[in-house]
Amino acid sequence: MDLTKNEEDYLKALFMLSVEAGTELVGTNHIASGLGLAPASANSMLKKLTDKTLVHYEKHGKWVLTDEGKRIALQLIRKHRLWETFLYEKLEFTWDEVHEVAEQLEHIHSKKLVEKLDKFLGHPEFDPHGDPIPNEKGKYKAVRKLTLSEVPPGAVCKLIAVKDTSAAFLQYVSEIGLGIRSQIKLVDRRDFDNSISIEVDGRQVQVSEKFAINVFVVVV
Amino acid sequence: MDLTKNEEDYLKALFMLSVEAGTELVGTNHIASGLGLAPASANSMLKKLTDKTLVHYEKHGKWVLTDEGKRIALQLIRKHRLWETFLYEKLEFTWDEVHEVAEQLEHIHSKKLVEKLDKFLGHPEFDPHGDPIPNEKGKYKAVRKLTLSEVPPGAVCKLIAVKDTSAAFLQYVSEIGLGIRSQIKLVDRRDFDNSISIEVDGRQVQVSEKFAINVFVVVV
DNA sequence: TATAAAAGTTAGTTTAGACTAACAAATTTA
DNA sequence: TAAATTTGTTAGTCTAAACTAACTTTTATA
Repeated sequence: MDLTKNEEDYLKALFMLSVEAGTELVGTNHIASGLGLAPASANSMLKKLTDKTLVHYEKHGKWVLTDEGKRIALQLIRKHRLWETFLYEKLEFTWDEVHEVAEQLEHIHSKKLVEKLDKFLGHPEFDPHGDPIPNEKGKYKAVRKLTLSEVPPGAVCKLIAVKDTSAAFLQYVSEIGLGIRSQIKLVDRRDFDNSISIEVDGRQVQVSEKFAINVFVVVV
Repeated sequence: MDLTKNEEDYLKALFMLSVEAGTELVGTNHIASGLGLAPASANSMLKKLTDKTLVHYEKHGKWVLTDEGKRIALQLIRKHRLWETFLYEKLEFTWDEVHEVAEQLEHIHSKKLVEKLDKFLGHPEFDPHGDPIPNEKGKYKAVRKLTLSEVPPGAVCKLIAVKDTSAAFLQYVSEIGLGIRSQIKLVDRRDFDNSISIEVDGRQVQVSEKFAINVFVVVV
């Protein structure tokens, strides 16, 4: 009953594209270009997945995941994000290196491996890009990822990722005393240049708007 | 230039079978049955690998790995054994569960992943089965794996694996205070029943021959 | 609403890597 | 050494999953 790597890729793409598009229904060409394949290839694979009741056909070339298809897609996303977290936190990979390897690792079939890895990492809720990690049931925190520049004064938030992953920026971030999961309190914003004052570990720091735009947080 | 999973499996099988057989030359049928495939399948794949100069044909259906083929096979074995070590030591897998998952993980392509994993594990020299882990260059400790029952009195050795992996046996092993990499000094052997006295952490313990046969060690 | 453009489908081909069946060459044994 | 047995090869078929080219259907626009 195990799916091939290719079948899994289609289910995951269908899930991601429908989230992105904000609709359950995704067209053949859309899926094909999402995977970098010809529409004809997507069409025949989707028909095959329809036979396996993982996908449902919905007139005029639109496709939807069935509950089972969605469940599998979420498990793939779970595995992908857990592996990214592992690579980042345990093996010293950088933010931009994790995706490519996780793309391979997500196709390893072993229920035990996933659960043990999750436990080993301390049941993380977000990956190094700040995206939520679904649990065994496929449930995840639907947080709206904000940039630090969008946080209102007075709010307390937590750093979950950065947009700019250049060595220079990461260096600056850590000099300020910030790291993944750091608590940040937004003290004040100056209207003049949108620069902000933040409180980190009791210390107060000034950062530019450009800096704030490159830091992803969730309000806690 | 990356090989497929199938191509990699053939190279690894060829390496393992030739070590096992004690000769570089391995026959078509031998490889086929090692992989559980029909001889015709092996024949055509080996021809393909010959074109890629990873395998060399040697009259009457005998095949040998080229230097490059051997290098790749050793890297696969390195990856396999590092992953086994990871699963065993970090994710609480048991001795008998690691192989199947490592069989998948060994095909992940990422040089960085292997080297970081090796570092994370502290550059282990043996996997949980007591088999040596080749280094980046493919070199490994060619130790003769002994059972505790073969160690001469006076010798000091190190536990590297157990043969019997039943819960009952593992329980007994840990009750005695033994674990992977434990130091064991062989104090004495009684001719009567081949039971032995060993010294573990300064304490002296008596174990039966049956016990000693199920413990793999290397003399240090 | 007719037509152009976009989107989707069908048919036929290709490649990787299995398979079976038939055949050829080596090796063993009587 | 001839026959029997084992071992290896060739030829042709099958499936997964891609491709291109041609065709059809739907949607958008003049």
